[in-house]
Amino acid sequence: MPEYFEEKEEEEIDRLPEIEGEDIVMRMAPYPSGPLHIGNSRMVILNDEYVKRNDGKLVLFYDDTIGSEKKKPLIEAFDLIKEGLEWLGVEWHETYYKSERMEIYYEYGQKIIEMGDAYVCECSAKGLRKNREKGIECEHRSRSVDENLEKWEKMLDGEFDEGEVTVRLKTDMQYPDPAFRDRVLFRVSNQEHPRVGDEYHVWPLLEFSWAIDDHLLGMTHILRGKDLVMEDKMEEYIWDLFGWEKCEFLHYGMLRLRNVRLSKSEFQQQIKEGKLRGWDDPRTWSLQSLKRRGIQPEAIRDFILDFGMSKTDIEVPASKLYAKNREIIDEKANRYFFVKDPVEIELVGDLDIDEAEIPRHPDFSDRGNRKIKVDRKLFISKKDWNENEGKEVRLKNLCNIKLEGHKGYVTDLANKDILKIQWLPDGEKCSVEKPDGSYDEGIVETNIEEVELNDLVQFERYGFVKILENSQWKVSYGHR
RNA sequence: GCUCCCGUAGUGUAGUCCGGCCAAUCAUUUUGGCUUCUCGAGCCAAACACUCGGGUUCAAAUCCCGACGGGAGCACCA
Repeated sequence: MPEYFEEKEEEEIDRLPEIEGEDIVMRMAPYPSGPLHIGNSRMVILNDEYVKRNDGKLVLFYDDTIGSEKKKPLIEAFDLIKEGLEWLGVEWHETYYKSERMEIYYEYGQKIIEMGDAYVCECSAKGLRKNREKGIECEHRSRSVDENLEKWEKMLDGEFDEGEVTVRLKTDMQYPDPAFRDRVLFRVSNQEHPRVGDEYHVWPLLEFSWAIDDHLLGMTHILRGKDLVMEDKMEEYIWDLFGWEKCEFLHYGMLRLRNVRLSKSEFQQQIKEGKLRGWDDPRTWSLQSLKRRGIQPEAIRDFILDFGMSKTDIEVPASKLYAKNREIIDEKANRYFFVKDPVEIELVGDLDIDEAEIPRHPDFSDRGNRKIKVDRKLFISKKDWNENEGKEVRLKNLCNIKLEGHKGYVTDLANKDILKIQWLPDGEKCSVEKPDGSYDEGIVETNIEEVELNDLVQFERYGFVKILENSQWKVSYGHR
């Protein structure tokens, strides 16, 4: 094989602002409710990229607190996430689980209560919200430290039910930003956790667990989306309370794919209901599904890095990702004829060719030719047939015909500048899995047998596909 | 409603911190042309932008003020 892997470097590297400091430590914190998808890949790739450029350390920290009714951690997700990271070429040095560090959170929770900076609150969720909106302090706020500690012990002993009680940070109920008024630090949950079962009833919320862990693990830089900017303030507030050193925050804006809605909890549900085939269903946009479609991890990295670190919210069409992928795979993918929804036509007139020879790749003659047998009866796609009634078209690499009904009158052999269509005398049945979950059916030339499982090929005038099964041919569609 | 963030071509992005070299970068997109027996790829060319209004200044995409537009947070989710 020739050297496809030339340096593609360019200069786009400069889209990321430099970061300061030595011995950089960063972390990525996926919530394990499903595999990483294209949206999550931004967080992951930016972290990886920064760490690699600065020769730092990257921590994988499963953010597997108990979540909510709607958003549950999923046991398979831990491995799916890892698999996705490895595929993307992300390198990390240590792995942690929130669920294994509960005692640490309790310890600091106790401390913060002892310091008088947090209190046990027995407001209902509704009441809490209302007070927060109006800036009203509830009666629990003024409890003594001893009383708080007593309640805290009871919480840990499981004497409260879900929703009955929380531990709240004592910031200021008049704080101008209502989002920052006495946020909840711990709450009660009796749900079963996929890793630690029902061992704990009291769970920290992310702002608290992060404030503790980011300090304990010595994070120097924290990268997060704009949706989590408030966590900066929360963490800093808590660090100040403990007198800890602060670290640097970096933010990026929200990224959306046009016409794509990504929700792992919804996908989780749809998979359960059988509406999606599984976590590699193309509609989930999971890394697994993109791999299945023949999207290259390098393409995803390029795609993400193109956006840099801007705080602007962006909405990009998926075609941008496909453009990146095409750049990489066009030269790798050999060409084959695929006839979708075959329609039979009969060739009429002089034609004395038994076999057509067509290069495997138009740009690489060293890959040789493939041969397709010629018959009087040929199949062309229904679409080409419909659209060219009465017109002259060229059967690519064979001859020109005038289409009339189910007959093709051979006009001549010269390579004319007219529409060239794919044709086949017969072929292997082939089913194409489309990104929207539907399937295209058709036939593919028998030469396809020379390719290996998981190879990427291009079906001419149709698109790039990846070979999923090669006994009964099944492929998945990547893009045009 | 309150708090915060953002606003450069169709879509993204560089430049904004440290005003002049920005009649504004690059990619993608679109349109032409060339090439190729794919509506793919390649090559060449063209098209298209500093949200608006004030101010500061010899000079503003860059600084200040205001308006408008978009987004996020205000969950006992992450």
